[in-house]
Amino acid sequence: MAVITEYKVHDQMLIAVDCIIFGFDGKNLKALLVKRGIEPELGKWSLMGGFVQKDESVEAAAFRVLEVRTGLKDIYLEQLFVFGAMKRDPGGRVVSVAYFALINIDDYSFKLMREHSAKWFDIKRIPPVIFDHKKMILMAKEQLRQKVANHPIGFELLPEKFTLPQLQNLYEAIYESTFDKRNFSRKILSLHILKKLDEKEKSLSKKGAFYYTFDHNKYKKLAKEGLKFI
Amino acid sequence: MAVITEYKVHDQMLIAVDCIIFGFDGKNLKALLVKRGIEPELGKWSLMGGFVQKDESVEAAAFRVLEVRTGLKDIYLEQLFVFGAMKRDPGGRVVSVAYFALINIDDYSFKLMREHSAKWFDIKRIPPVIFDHKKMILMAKEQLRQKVANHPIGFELLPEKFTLPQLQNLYEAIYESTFDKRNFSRKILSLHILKKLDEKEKSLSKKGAFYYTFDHNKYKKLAKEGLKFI
DNA sequence: ACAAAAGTGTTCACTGTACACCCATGT
DNA sequence: ACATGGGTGTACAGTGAACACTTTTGT
Repeated sequence: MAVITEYKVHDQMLIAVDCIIFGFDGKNLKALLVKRGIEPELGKWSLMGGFVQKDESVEAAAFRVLEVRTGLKDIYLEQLFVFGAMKRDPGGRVVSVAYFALINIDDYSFKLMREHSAKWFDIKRIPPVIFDHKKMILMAKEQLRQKVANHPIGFELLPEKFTLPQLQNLYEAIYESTFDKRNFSRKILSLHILKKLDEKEKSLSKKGAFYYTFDHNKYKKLAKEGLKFI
Repeated sequence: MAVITEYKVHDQMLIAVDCIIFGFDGKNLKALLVKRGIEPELGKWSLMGGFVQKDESVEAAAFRVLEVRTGLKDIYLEQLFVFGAMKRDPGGRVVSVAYFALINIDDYSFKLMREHSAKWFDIKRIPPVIFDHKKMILMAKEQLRQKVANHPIGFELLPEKFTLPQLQNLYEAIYESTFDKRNFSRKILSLHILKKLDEKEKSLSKKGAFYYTFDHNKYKKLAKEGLKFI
């Protein structure tokens, strides 16, 4: 506290983080929302968020919020934007740093979901949310589209093993659009970052579809040159 | 203050803005740095920055800093990233929101430059700077490259009237690379967002090069479909 | 046998890139 | 006349998009 007095003293402002958490159920892209537990706007739907503590970095705060609320560590997290409008939070002057996270929906336990009154919402059917969270969600959606076109982060939303039709469904959900499966598989496979397994997923079709895994090592080698996924 | 007590009270943290200001002198891409006027690190080179006040939005703070330091209003400003590491500023816990700005280098007066001990540095020869400002500058450079490929913001760095060779020089400076002038002019002109004037710039060559201006109206009409500049 | 999803090639248009010469003018 | 930078066209390769039929197997 002694050091900080070298700067002019300012009124209290709080720094918060809010996380847009994306999941994919095999068919639709989802965002995880919680029923807000504090005033103002108690009981309304909200992004998962919390205040940055003095002894943690802003990014660490985002990871902490995610871990406490979902039990998940080591998940994909990316800074999105700072929302710094003066009256965005009627409860006080709060500047919020929005992050978006990608998780494998199966890793998120129903137990925690109940405990935190959390719920997955189809990205196309987001209910009314507090403050400027709607803007955050829209921005995250857009950023996800941008990012996923050139970076191998879509895999974060899928199980370790996945099929090409599953991967295509994911991309179609993200872009709210459809792709030709011949062109799609050719393009994805030509990147040489997927490893085909000798095993088929059989529950979704009679013929069954081969499983693939994302090959992190191959990707790292190729990444420097820049890949185009879509 | 009454309202804010609804939130748990936190230790003091300050929110700052830092601006990476780009300019173009016809040949090289430049960034504007200032000799820092306060402790710590007084006298070292630094980005232009300042603290966010309680009665202004974060973005407004960035505009304020720019106006006070450069005298310029209505300039292109874009949020870059939040730097929120715990010990980034040894003077206290300061979370900084970095912005990058594009200005026409001729609009920046030498008078203000002296008053603020500011100086333009070639982007390829940035001197040692305080804190994490080096990272901010590198990130801004990268973001500028990304953005300028798909958005008509390069023109912000040029005078109202400019020639195709000048525009090409700008892109070459940004990408630290060279382009074929036939391909470059064909691509740019095919966007139909430049208006050719009946006037030539004569000081840089004997033949003279035609001036162009950016046609904001035409651009707006085309923008929705998405343009590729490079 | 048939329904349902998986898998697989070819053609065509377009876009990006490589490349070289003439033009206008000030000295 | 010549030196300097401005302006222009063509050919080729690579990429993206459209498009339909066969395969497998559970019922």
